[in-house]
Parts: sequence; structure tokens; C-alpha cells
Amino acid sequence: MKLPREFYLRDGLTVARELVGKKIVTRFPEGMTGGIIVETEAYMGALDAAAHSYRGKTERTKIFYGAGGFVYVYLIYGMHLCTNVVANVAGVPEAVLIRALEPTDGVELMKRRRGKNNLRELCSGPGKLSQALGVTKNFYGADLCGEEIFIETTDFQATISATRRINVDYAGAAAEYPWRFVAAGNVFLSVKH
DNA sequence: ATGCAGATCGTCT
DNA sequence: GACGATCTGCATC
Repeated sequence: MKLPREFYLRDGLTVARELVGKKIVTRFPEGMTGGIIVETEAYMGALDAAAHSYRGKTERTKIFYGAGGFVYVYLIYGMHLCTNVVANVAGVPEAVLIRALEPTDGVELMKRRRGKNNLRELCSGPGKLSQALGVTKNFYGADLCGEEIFIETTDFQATISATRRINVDYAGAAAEYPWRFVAAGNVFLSVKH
């Protein structure tokens, strides 16, 4: 079942935690690709020095200020794209970074897009999964309640644990917040803890 | 297994 | 003009 708009209209921490174990899917003429979300991070707007929306609305972050359930894509280090899900109601600038997937659908197509054959390294990081799913800058603002990219329920069961977020050391006290959520012990995580 | 440098550019100060 | 919510290949242990 595809997640409805209401799923995304809740606070970012709840959305981040509950996205673990759901399946994210993209659909293109060349095929469908997807995987179980096993790692997320919440970015909590004005409360969070690590968040892109911490310093207010800009051309890049304007999507944070709309309603939840839309895609925020950005370029990092000049070469990788990161895929995020906007959370909460309009005016509350929160988002969830998707950091790792357990590949399930269209694995051959994802391997081709990545130029890699190792399943464990196919979607074990935010740049990797964005490439594997075929996400481009054109996905900025895409509606997760549409057909080209969406998230659906699964029967995946996992113990969820919370840790500090990855690579946000610049954010002072916020770097310590336990706002990364992982399927405990899963082999496809970007970092093994 | 662990570590480090290089690639590369949009965004914000 | 500086710097990332990163990934890869190559070096060394």
C-alpha cells in the first residue's frame, strides 16, 4: 500500500523512524527499481544546526516549507545527489534523508546505473541509493503520492535503533542528537553502527 | 581491515 | 571564495 499524504504530515522524527522498513520505489520506462529503507536521518529545521533549513528559506530549501510528502534532492560535494522526504505540515521545515536501502526491485537495472555488482554496495549510502534509483535534480519537488517515485508499506520487521547522525560534526551540540534511525544489524547500512 | 586524497560544483557568506 | 547530510580507488597494515 502506498503511503498517504497524512503519513508525511507528522513531525520529522516520527516520519524518520517509521520510514525504516518501508519500501521506496521509482518507475521509469526502462523499469521499476526499489528497496527497503534501512537507514534514515531527521533534519529538524530551526531546532537543528545540522539542517539545511536551519538558517531560513532560500531558493534551495524552499521545498522544506511546503507540506510533507514531497522530495528534496540536493547536490553534495559537487558530484553526489541526496534524496530526502519533506516532513510535517506547511511552514515547519523538516525533512528525512534516506541513507541506505536493502535492494529488492530492479536489482539488475540498479547495478547498471551504479556500475557495480556487489549487492551490499548498491544502496549503502545516500549518494549510492540516489544513483541506483535513477534520482536526478529533476526530482526536486516530486510528489511522493504520485507515480514516478513513492513509498509503500511492507511486512519487513526490524528492531530500530537511534544513533548520532553521520558527517555533521560541524553542527556543534546538534551533532550529538540521536536522530539517525537504522534497522539494527542490517547488512546494507552505510555505516556499521 | 583501515585510512587518505581526489574528484567537482551549487549554494551561501 | 570556501565548503559540504559522499564515494571511490589506492596505499598501507
